[in-house]
Amino acid sequence: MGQSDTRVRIQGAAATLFRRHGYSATGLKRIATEAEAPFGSIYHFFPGGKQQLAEDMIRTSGSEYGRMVLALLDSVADPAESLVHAFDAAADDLAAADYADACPIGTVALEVASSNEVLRAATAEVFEEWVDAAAQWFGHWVAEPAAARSLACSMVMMLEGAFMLSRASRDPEPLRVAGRSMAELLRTAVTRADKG
Amino acid sequence: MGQSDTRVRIQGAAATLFRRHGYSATGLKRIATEAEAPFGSIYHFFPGGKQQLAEDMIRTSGSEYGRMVLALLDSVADPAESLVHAFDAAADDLAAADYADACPIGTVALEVASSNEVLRAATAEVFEEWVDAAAQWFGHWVAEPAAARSLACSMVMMLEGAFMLSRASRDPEPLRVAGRSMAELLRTAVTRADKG
DNA sequence: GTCTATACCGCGATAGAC
DNA sequence: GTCTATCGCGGTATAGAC
Repeated sequence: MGQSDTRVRIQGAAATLFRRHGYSATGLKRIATEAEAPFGSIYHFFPGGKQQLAEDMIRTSGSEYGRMVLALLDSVADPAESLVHAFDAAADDLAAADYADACPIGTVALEVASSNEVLRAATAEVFEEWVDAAAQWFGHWVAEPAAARSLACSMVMMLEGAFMLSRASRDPEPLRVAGRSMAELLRTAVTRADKG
Repeated sequence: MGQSDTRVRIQGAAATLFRRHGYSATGLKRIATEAEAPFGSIYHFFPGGKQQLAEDMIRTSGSEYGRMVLALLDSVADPAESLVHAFDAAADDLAAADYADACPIGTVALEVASSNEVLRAATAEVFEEWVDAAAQWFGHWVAEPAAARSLACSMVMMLEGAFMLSRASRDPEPLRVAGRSMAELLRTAVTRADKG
């Protein structure tokens, strides 16, 4: 049996709703409805209520999303081409989802940054996890650790900003531009290392 | 007299609260309290209620913020140095505001993207306004219009993403990294134009 | 026109029947 | 353990006194 079915459905519904509409706009009653679970089950499986549900989502979906992006980057040999490919894939996915499902934690991160210390810290840890993993990936082509980390940080920021503009304008173009800019930054860093 | 004092105070309180906590988490009662205005005055000056107040804020604060950033960019002669300086200034401001006051419309933009068409369109128009203005600025150094526009779009995305990471981690460093990456992108574009 | 009181609803959370 | 009924609160919005 392992994990309860109901628990998993609640987590899934919470992840979708928090991702699309954010923390404040998502009600526990709606989560229960979409999960086809009785309301009381939320507090049975998540005694900490809404905050616990959100923290669970931030860490779980956050780690999962990070692994997904890194796997996408590893799927193409040339790193600059890989960046373009990954951002183009994100653009296609976002458009296919009618601009609803972008970064799983981005909206929540901004909402809670100045009002909920527990959730703020959770988002910060996820972002750091992503930057660490991406810095390792960039490290394959950029020897200088500081340069690799800077590229990694820029990639995460560019992705989050591109999601914001693409969702707002209902246009995949910002995400495509972001991928090309990241490829450009990588090429510059590699060229510099060759010469320096 | 011109504009009513009360109306201006309501707009100011709304701008601050929407910026810090987003759309859903901001209540009209709290806006009235912080504006030191009677609750009924909100509906007197903004018959459209919360949505009208938010749309007004998005367009007003959005345009104002765009002009402010462009003025900051124009205050330093060398464009690459100017980008570094502007992002560093944003980093200092954000830290000084205890990581509360970043982009006036970023949080709201993500919240409403899939749930409120009027507000989504308003944020999209503001972002486009910013990209247009920034593209004109980059055009001073990059002749190719498509390249200037790509840089402009990347700058806005990088700024939004940097605000997200800096607020989440309560650390100005992401904003500083973003500025250096944008300077790098600009130098690459300028160099390319010189050679091509 | 300014402001207060209130209607009405949905929220997060809980108690307790089964 | 699963589920329902309800509590108290705060939300948006409005009606009407002054």
